[in-house]
Amino acid sequence: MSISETSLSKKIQSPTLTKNQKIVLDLLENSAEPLKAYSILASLQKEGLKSPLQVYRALDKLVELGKIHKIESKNSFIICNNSNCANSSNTVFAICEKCENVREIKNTQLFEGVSQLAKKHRLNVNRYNLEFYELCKNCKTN
Amino acid sequence: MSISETSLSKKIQSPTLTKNQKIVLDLLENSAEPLKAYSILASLQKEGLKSPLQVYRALDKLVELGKIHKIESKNSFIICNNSNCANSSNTVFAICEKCENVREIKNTQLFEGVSQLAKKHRLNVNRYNLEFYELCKNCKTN
DNA sequence: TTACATATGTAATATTATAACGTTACAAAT
DNA sequence: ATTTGTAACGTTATAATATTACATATGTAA
Repeated sequence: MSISETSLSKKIQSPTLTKNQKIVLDLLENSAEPLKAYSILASLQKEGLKSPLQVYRALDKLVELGKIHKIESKNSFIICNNSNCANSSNTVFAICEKCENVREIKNTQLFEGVSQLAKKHRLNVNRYNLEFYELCKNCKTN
Repeated sequence: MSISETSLSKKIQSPTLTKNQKIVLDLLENSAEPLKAYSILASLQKEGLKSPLQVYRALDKLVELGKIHKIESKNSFIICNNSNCANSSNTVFAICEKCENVREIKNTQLFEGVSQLAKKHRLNVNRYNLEFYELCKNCKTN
């Protein structure tokens, strides 16, 4: 029996997503970049979404489940490409200062490093969000 | 001649603040907590501020000068209590998940630690913003 | 003095997010 | 099978945050 089938894993198993949650998640999954709430609304009007609130509710839930993240400094949302997030909900992003490109960094060692730094400085941290500002590859060469 | 009088230091010397910039900075200096743009506007109406734009312009400038910071996840602004910011513009905050209290953490070693972690992972970072979420002292005991 | 960058004031508007209300769907408890 | 609790739904209205546009003024340097 694999760990994923134990009762332990049940707690962290995702509940079935509702229709609105599914279509929002699906859109983000197929987007190369973070999307904003109202752009999601516009894109999903043919799918039946009619009001901002429908979008925000789905987004809130997906964030809560760790399936997506909010990029606070950009008021936008990005699919989580890090299987760890369901557990830790720590986030690390690299944001290009020129083109605003965002990529999530998934590196357990880096995650651990930040947590340990916090501990070392006697901070009792539940979770953290770290935004690195850089010049991305593309912008560097051009 | 001290370093602060050299021409080198001129670059990082603050320009004289304008009236609007001064009154906004002054308000933030005397506030125990982060303030939002429209609350600043309300507070400073007797001082002559009439439109959001006047506030946002002052805030933008003060952020640029490193005198204040924006807490992105709260759309609010806080005085910088860290003399390093004028140089590095890296920021570390501890935010209480319960009462939303925010404190800026000024600790050169911690700053360095994060920078080195970035380097170690081959990230070429211009600056960063780190938000630690915690339960603050008050909320912990109550 | 001209030229330039920076800041100002004001009005209008765009963008992001939530409040308030009643309803529906479904699972668990009685 | 009913009741109860919870979570999500839909809809309208509105709150809160931020920017555009345009005309004018001010400080500073060449």
